[in-house]
Amino acid sequence: MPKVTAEHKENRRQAILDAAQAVFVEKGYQLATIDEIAARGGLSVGALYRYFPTKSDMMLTLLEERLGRTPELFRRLTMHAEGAWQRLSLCVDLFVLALRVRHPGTGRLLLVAWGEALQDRTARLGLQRRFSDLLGYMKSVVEEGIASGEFRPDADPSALAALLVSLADGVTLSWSIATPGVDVRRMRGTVLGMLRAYLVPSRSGEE
Amino acid sequence: MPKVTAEHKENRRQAILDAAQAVFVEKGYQLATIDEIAARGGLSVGALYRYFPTKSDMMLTLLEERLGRTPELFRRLTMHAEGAWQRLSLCVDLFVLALRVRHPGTGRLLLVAWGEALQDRTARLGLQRRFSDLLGYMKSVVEEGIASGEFRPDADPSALAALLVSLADGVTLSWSIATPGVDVRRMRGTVLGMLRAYLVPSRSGEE
DNA sequence: TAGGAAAGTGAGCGCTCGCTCATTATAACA
DNA sequence: TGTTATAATGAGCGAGCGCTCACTTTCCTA
Repeated sequence: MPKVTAEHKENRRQAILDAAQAVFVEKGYQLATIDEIAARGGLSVGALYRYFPTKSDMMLTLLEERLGRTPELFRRLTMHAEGAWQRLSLCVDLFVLALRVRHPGTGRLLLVAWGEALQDRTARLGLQRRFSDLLGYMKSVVEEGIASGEFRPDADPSALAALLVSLADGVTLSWSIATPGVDVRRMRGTVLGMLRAYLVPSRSGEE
Repeated sequence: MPKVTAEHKENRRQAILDAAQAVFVEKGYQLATIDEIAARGGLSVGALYRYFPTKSDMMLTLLEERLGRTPELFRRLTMHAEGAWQRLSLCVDLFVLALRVRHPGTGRLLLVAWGEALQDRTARLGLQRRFSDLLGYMKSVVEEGIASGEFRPDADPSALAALLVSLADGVTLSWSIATPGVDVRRMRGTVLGMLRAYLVPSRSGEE
């Protein structure tokens, strides 16, 4: 198909990314073959290379377009919350929702990206950036709560943010491997309880 | 060297495992080559295969002998703590210590193992078992605290244990990638503060 | 409808890597 | 010191994979 619309090209590109994500998630980056990605994307190997210069480039694109936008997404979706506590608990709920709805694709993709980050500098930088962005956002939420008097004044926004982001990654990880005995709903309740007890000491306990 | 002592053989075996761990951690499992492991272990490729039947077997052995014993280790090292709260905070401290001392070897090995678990059923089972064991132990600590009246009676041992184990894994993960802006010491303080505020409501705040 | 430019094809090149095996070196023992 | 069983060697086999390129197909334009 010569001189084809930009829309067609973008569709193809997304189809390739879908295929690549599926194969990466299923086999891991190294064991995923170009042949299989091409086959699942519905085109030949040669055609695939008109869209992405290397296999590595597909992974990095996925990392940027499908994992790197999480921080921005959280910012946008919690924009209209009233007060720091509502924003914080909305973050927890959004995470739980994302885990259950987008499972297992995105979570496993994150795991694959992490593994590749050990070797690939660009992937490492991308993940570090994602982490820093999430950290910065959570930190700002906690700081907002302290400034408004909602949260205890001696809370450490930076440390608490790091805890929450690490926790999210850890839960995503164990969820990816489908560890039995993990009830995300109950974990949600306990996390909110702990945060409330710690940050809002006056009325601890209920959500 | 024919008819050699059992001690010699065990030393060789450990040398191979050391080399394998180093290369796995540096390159990831798939990109680690037998040639390099053999070279670092100080023997030839052929000799290496007298100790391990396959490359995969080296990884699984590392998972079992160097990662799978964490739960047992925690159990032993916290055996003499007095009371649930002391045991719980000792767990946190042991984790922080392990992170700083054994970094980056073990943490990264865990990450590599996780990546392989996506494809390798045996690795997946090994990691799930490790996770379950840790979960069971943390759960028992919380239950002990509830039974003795130290902890709030309505705490959810299972959910809290899952949170703590996931958190530990998440921190290990971000630490492996050397994410900047993460201060483990301050995270320790905040975690202990949160746990205390939630579990021991009477005197919240100080450690 | 003829011509051309862009999209698409897939066999195969060049290379890497896990693993083998014919051969050699070495330590214990008679 | 000669014998033997075992440890160790490393060139090379076979299979697989990322990527290329000479070629074909398809749609747009004049």
